Amino acid sequence: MTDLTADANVLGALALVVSDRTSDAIAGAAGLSETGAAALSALHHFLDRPTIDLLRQVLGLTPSGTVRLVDRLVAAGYVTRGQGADGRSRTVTLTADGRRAAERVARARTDVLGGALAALSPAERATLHALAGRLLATLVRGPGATRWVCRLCDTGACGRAEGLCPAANAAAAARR
Amino acid sequence: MTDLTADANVLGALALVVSDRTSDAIAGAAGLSETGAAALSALHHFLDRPTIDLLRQVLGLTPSGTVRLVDRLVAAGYVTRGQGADGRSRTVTLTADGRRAAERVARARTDVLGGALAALSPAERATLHALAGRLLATLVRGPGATRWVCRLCDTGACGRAEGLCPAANAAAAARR
DNA sequence: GCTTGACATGTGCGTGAGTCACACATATTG
DNA sequence: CAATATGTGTGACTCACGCACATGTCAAGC
Repeated sequence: MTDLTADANVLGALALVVSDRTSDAIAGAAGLSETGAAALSALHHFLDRPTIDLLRQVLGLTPSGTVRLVDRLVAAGYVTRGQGADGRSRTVTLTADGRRAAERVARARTDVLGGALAALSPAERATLHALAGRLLATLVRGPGATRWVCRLCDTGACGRAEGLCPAANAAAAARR
Repeated sequence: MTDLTADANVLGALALVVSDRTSDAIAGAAGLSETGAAALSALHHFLDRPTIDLLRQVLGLTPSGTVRLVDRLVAAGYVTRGQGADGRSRTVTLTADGRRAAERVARARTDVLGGALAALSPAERATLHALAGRLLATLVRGPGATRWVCRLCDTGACGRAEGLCPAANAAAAARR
């Protein structure tokens, strides 16, 4: 037995704390469940008036579960339903309140992540970034996968468009 | 704005996938919720016949929630209740079935983590280990904190006893 | 001794968030 | 046009918690 198990433990523990903390922070910031906060974040950062079904795919819920989630978001005043391009579909649109809540969510998330990363020097952060990106690429599922890896990301700042996002690149490679 | 946001996104996304996958894997392996699987793992790796209250602290639940969880574990045949040192307390003990389930949980977890780490060379893994450990140390809470960071770890293999576990070291430092 | 308070466990009851089965309207395709 | 697929929504349910509270137990003080 190599020390791979120790490496695995550290990676697993890190993922666990970071997720715990992020989840608590964003749920608190939005006054919603983690899923609700993730929905706000996705709507704010990269889903422009999507259909309920697209939101469903991003979050990895069932259709009915997504309908209930949207019900809650509407009740909270964070979102409105509009009619979609298709007569069957409906669009989900952030309200001004929803946008503010989404910004609180984003701030809460970067506070947690930035706070942790502050322990590293810029060079170390770059190293970590590269290694984490490599891991990420192996863990990204195919395009139809539920629960998008980047559902909480600020995709305006992650370099997705410039081909710098490992998850996006891996997904693009898998599509081919 | 530096690229700290991009670093944060990658870290956040990695934590998210790793947690998603681990959670699915261990819950599936145990036929229980993630919490239930975590309980089995903790009982197997480092909780020797703990009281319900200690299990509660590890998992970060309320007393009643923990009682219900133990009820479910008993119903599944994974655990038995015994009498504790104290007349008030009771002990939670893994059955043979529970031990087997806990081993499935551990295997499912290391499959996910090891599979991801296989993308890195041993040297890269060592680098990641070191950096992740530094991050972990900043995120560990005080000793009384709920939801232990290592609740899923195989503490027999993580070098905890030899002072190699960053979470344990940080906790020890905070205690002083 | 008894009393008071802290503590561990357990119970009744409620709730949030999700599922499944199903209904309905609309699209698409043969 | 008929058959089927798709998107959304509803009713009934489950599961995993939490809260308020009851019960039994230990510890300290007088």
